[in-house]
Amino acid sequence: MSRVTIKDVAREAGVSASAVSRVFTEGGSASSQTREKVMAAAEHLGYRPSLLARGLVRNRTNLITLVTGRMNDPFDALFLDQFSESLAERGTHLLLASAGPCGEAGLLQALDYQSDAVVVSAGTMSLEHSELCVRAGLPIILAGRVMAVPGVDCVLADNSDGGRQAAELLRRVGCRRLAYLGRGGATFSDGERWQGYNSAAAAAGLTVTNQIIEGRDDAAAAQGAAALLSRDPRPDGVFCSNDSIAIAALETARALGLKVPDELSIIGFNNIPSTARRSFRLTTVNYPVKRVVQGILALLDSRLDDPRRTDEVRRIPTQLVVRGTTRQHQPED
Amino acid sequence: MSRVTIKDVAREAGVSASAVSRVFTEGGSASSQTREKVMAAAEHLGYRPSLLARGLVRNRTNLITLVTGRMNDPFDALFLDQFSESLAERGTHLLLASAGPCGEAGLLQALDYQSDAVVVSAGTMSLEHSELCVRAGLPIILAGRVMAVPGVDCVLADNSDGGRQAAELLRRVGCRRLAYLGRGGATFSDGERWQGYNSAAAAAGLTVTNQIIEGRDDAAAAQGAAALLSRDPRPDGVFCSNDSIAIAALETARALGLKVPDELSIIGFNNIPSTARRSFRLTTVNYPVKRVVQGILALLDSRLDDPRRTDEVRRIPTQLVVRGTTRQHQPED
DNA sequence: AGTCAATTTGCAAACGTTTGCACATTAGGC
DNA sequence: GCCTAATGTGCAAACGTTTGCAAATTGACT
Repeated sequence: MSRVTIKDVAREAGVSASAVSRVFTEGGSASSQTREKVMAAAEHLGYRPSLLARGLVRNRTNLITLVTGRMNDPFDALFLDQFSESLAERGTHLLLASAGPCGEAGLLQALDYQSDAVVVSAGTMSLEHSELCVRAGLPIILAGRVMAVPGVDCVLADNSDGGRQAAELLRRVGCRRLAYLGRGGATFSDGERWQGYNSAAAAAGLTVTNQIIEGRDDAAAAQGAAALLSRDPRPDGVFCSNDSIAIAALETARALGLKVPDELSIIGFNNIPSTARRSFRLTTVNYPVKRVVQGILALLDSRLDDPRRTDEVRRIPTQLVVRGTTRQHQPED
Repeated sequence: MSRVTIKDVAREAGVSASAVSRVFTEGGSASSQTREKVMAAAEHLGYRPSLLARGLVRNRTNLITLVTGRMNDPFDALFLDQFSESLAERGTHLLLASAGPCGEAGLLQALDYQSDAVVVSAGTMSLEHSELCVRAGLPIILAGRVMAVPGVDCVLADNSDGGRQAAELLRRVGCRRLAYLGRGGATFSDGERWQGYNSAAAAAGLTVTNQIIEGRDDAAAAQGAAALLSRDPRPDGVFCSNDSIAIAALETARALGLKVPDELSIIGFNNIPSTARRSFRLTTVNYPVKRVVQGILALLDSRLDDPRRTDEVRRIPTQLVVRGTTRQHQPED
């Protein structure tokens, strides 16, 4: 009933607790004899070292806290999947802190359980307690956002260049009346994508109509799309700040009887699975989830190595994924 | 740099460590004077009790392990969302163990970190180490599946009745050549839904064509749908064992030029968000995620209360969500 | 003021590990 | 067989809490 402890194993194997401990730790020295006896006893008793106790004395829990919001967007699931998989490969365990209404409870939770690090991917969360964390030596890594807070590293997709790539593609396929559909500055990523798109369009001598969506649900997106598409003159190419919005735009366009991509080209962002569906075949900008996650873990390791190294921001390049919602390439004249 | 401990606070406040501890625990008795001094000192120093240490001595970590697979299906995200939200309300924290390729590492992880309980929602996972867990007094709850293992509780949707509801609806709207499209017995849920559907159809005197999908990805589903829809005679009503499959079927039907719902009615299962999309408007069977999660937590509490109570299986009823992929109600003759 | 009960306090022993230190054992080289 | 070095081992002190127990303080009633 009660937990089988290291002492039980020690007794059963006829050695000291330290010996058992050393058998169960990476570099521990133990004669093959002891090792064998201990292993047998442990097996027999069903012993597993308590990671709580170990964490307490080693001051390393092998735990990483991910604070993330509700998974409104399929993209969040994508990220979580990749993150948990990469952690598993690394042998680290994942404490999930939904940012939820409880605000920044996530950082504190990480602190309370003595996580080795905390990764914040919730876009909206303020970093109120970050100093508390850095003072406690808890590395913080921001995913998908940069914030100039001392002691925190950031890794994110190169949103702005992604926007540029989108504008560039639209121009290349002959669109002349560009538009942006998204939440504008309401979200960090949206903001960067927006800005990159706009400035690339400007550099190419194209103007862009900006339609800002209020609200984060599908209905709001559809409404924004409807407003955008009923403008006069109607845009012939629209870049949406994420795939969910782009799909809503595509559906709206179809409902209005517009031919996509002939009369309207649409580009999304993130490359979530459903963009590949035959109903959509959405052209989009790929968010390099895997590389972002790997970047996070790399930064994390280097931070654990040298806690007082200088903060770093790492941007991962994006790639166009051309599917059916943009016109075929038009030869430049 | 190093963690601020209970002793630091005690020193600063001029009391003993026990006093501080008692201030920070629920029913602890402390004079308002002490309480105040301690609080001030704690605030000033930025003290937070170490949940590791606390867990060690209390033998209660306030941690629950969820072992789940990769989130292939949007439904998984739905479940995780609800689960983490309910846990947060309850003040419990969530350790996420992806079942992944590492097999049943999840249960062991739960054991290692001394979780208060483990919830298994990964459909495929075997429960090899369950005895180890029940011996250690770790409650196991199965979500979405029932398995007759001593010491484990189960809560799941009433899949079989859901299948029955689907068959019933199809019959009511006048379908006569029913079909089932799904993974058959490959998955616990699929199996139950299939069986419920089939036996209801049989009871109504309708035959059903069963098309089993090999593989879990979209392409496999589409392929299965294509095979099903090219049969002669072609079914006029199909029940798919989940929404992802149903959407694939819908897309396939459209690609074949079939009118949905006039020539073919389609019903899914789970009621994932994208079924509500205007591109699909899929009729489906609602999976009562929230009630399932609440059931899990209830069972959990009762198990913590009385560890040796008899095992329980709880089934939550499903509801039809009628949208656009089933014909309008035909008056019965 | 004195008695008794109720509340608050501190001490010290747990909880299950790891790890520095010193001692004991072993092995190798002559 | 002796000396040295390498290796394996056990003791005990940590890690940061909680909690039973007994002592000390408080407060209410005679």
